Amino acid sequence: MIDPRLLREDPDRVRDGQVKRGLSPEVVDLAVAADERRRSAIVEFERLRSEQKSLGKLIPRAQGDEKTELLARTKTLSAAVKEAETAQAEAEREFRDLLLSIPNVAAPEAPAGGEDDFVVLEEVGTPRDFAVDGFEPKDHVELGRMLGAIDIDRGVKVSGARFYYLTGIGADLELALVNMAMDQARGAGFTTMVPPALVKPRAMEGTGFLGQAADDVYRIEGDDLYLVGTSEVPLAAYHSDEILDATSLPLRYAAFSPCYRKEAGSYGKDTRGIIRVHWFDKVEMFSYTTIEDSYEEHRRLLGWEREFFDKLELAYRVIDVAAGDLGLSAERKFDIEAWVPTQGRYREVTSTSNCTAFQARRLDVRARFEDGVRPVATLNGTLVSIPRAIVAILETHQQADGSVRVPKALQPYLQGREVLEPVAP
RNA sequence: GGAGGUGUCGCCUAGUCCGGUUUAUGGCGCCCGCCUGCUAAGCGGGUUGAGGGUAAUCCCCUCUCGCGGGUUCAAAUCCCGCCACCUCCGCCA
Repeated sequence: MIDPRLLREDPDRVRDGQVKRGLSPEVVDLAVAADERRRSAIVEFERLRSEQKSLGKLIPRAQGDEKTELLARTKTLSAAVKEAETAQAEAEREFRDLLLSIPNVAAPEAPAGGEDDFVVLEEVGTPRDFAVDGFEPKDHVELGRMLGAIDIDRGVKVSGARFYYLTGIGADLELALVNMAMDQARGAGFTTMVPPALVKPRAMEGTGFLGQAADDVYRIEGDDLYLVGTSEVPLAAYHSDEILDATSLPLRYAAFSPCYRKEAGSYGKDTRGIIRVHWFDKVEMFSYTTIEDSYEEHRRLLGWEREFFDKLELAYRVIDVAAGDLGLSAERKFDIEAWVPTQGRYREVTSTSNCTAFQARRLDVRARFEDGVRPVATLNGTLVSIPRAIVAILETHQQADGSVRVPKALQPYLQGREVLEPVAP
């Protein structure tokens, strides 16, 4: 939720934010009008309520006719108060609904436009040239089959399209990546976490996943619970309804959790392989900090993501995501895209967002500062999303015989193995 | 899943039976000041959060006793529903 004061005092900034995202600024005017209606409803209710209270105080002491008269007056007043209260609640609700529908105001630095309007900030490493090596690269599906690492057929048999099993070295690879990520996070001062993957509507709503994104969310029938699409959700809600000590900031958490996504509307996209799946595991970083520090913290999160992919010896680029592709909560977002050889292009492997106070305001996460209590900033960033990391590793480090070289940093986490050998032709 | 109990301002606690005199009591902790070789003790004051009025950090008002409804002129207090925790029973990886 955006700051209601910003809406009142500088609606043009909010309008600009909408336009930059390619959205209509009309909702801003509706919200401003609703705010005015809401405030006059509050004034009216409080005036009546105040009168009711002061008259009510006279009643216990009053006697006879005076008392009868007072009771008659307060009785009419009572009805008026109830009516004004209902009107106020309705006005509050209308205002809140409008306010909730407005996405975070995009950062001035974020590129304007939609999905394709991102700006490449940097390219790191060189995509491997298989012509030099003299062989045609196999894709991760084929490599996964040869290594006995990925069993897509049985995933489909048991769970349906976009499911898979990680088997043998594939499962080992996941655990290795998770441990490597957790070690790095712990070393950087993060508190490690294993959060619940089922959450109540409040957590989902508060992180902005029940708006336009709701189509992509699994809901548990009959239990009013949702399967999270990222542990950002339980991590953001972790401190909901709390007032944190400002001196404890930044609070940093690194969570390992499964992620579930319907991938609605992605029919025909990435149907082969494990690039786009309904379930995967992920290690996610999450920070609570001040608004002022959030911009630096965002860079730090990106730095830790880069460190991780550097250690995997992968070629990647960093993009500044355009406003229209930020999602509801973020004011700015950087993605890391790793080179996928058989696709001949960069594919998203991590994403880090600065949500400023947008989620904190919805979830009531505040901190006590010297000059008062204010919402904090929340930020999230992927350290490693397992399937896509595996795709990049297998395809990039493959050798002509289908074996895969293990990046040096990962070897200690794979029982010292330097090469993964095929088990099938 | 079943039965019983509990939920008050950071923590503890009074108030709930019998609705109004409660701007929710007191203690601890914390903050400011006074006093004192220092510390401790003592003394005085302050100490939930949200929203609104206003130029305003002064001030005034409204809401907030787990959450949501209801009864009533008036609800921490009475009624209904829900949630959380505790105890016991059942089931279970």
